[in-house]
Amino acid sequence: MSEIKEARLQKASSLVNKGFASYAQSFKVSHTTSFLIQKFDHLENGQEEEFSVSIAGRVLAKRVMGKIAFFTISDQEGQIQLYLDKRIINFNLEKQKLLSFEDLKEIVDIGDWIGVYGTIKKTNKGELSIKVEKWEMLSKSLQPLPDKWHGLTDIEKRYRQRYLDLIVNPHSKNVFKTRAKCISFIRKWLDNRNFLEIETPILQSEAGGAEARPFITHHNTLDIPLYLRIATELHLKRMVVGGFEKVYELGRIFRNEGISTRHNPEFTSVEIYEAYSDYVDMMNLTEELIKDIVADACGSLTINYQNKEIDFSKPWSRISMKAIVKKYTGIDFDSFSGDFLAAKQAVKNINVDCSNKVNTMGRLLNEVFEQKVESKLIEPTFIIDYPVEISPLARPHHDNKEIVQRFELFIVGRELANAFSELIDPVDQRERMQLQQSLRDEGDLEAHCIDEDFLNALEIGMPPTGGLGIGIDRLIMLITNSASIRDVIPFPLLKPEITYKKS
RNA sequence: GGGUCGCUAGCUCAGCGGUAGAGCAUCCGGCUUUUAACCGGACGGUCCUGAGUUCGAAUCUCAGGCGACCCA
Repeated sequence: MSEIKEARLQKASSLVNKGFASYAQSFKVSHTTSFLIQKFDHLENGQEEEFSVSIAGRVLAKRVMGKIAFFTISDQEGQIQLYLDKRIINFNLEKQKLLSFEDLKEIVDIGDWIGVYGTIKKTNKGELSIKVEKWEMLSKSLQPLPDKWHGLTDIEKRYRQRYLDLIVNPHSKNVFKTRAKCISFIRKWLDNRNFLEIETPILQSEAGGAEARPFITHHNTLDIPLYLRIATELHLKRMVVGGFEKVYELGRIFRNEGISTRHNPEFTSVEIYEAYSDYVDMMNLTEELIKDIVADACGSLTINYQNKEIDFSKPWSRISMKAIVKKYTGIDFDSFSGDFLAAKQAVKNINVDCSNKVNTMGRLLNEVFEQKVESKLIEPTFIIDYPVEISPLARPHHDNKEIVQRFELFIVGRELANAFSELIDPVDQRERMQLQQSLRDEGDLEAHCIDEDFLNALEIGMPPTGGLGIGIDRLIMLITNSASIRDVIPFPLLKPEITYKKS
């Protein structure tokens, strides 16, 4: 491998010795490969077209056969073949200072970036090609690319050296194109409905708005600890207090928790707040938004995810947590009439493990839901009416203070969205935060803490508001049929490599 | 945190107690319509690390590292 690098450095310097650059300044590209394929794919085999183009890209394959050669190059949009004929390329060598056909064979390696000038030709075998008249080296690659046929299958290497993955695995490239399009689609969708995107702080002196442990960092001149945000909720609500009626933020959230195929410590969410609406309005918005995203990205409302058919088109079912738990486990939480021990015994009988934290009826219900129901919710399903004790920022129902106006959306057994009618009563909110703070004082590191400034904002006055959060990465997983969240995050968090191999 | 599997050439993999292998890539030679081009030759290794068993370990045992998947 160091011999390969040595050989390639030699080739680079031989270019320089001949008076050419091995790392070009720039190159004027006239067309993309996809444009040419679209425009000229109809040509007959052997047919040529006097259409001048300059194309640049990375060399992916070399097929040299004496006085003629075929290279495949790729640009961002796709690939195209180069038809390289010695007689054509060497024709003007005397008059102009140009790189020869022999240079092309000897100096260009797979992985190099080159630029070519030529015309259009469909070969006898029917491959649309650029009939090259002259060429330039744009950037000399010093390292070999992975096997062109098998690609790069080492999952760790694909994540650590994403650039290699993108070069040799076209599917991976498509995932990130789709991701970018979806994110842009969401912003446009919201902007068209007069939502304003607000950038709230990532560095916070108290991280609030969700049940999660934050990352901690330090500000040098203030000499204080700071936390990376775990949600955008509390600041977006402050904006609503300030008079912005429709706001959102699409951005990165950081939670100091484990890593799995569904969790990355930094992930992307969009939180949306709309004044004068409630959780039912947000449910409608969620359904409409996600249907539009799926239709735009997949061209259909029925998609295949990991060999499961998912139909987004039917109206999504809406069912309360109690009802769905009863449906899947037979346990009717209304039948216990407040007898927690009886409920706990019933739950134990169906093998639900409960930690000490599960010490109220609502938490018990949620535990059963998470362990026995969640994974079975394949088709899009809104679970509504959450227990108040696990929803400290949500408005209670008028007729039942134990239950809040909240929903979570589940698809293929995963939570995809979370929303509620926001709690705007400052007195109630203070009590809930005090309760959370006491849990925190007892050692629950994920419990919320009291945010006095947020409470102050509520006392100033917040209109009734519906709030929603959608996990973008999980949504992209669905849309791109990706099994792991790391397949949709360009650079997922990995353990640092202990032995850094210098090559 | 627990379990299962994996780690061998730049890439993809075989070898599973007896000289370290193949295909692709690389280098040399041949070739004017190939497309995983082809043909001939050459180069390429801390077999993840460490300890042990053995006359002999990539292979067996133990410990560790890293990763993947499943479970909590």
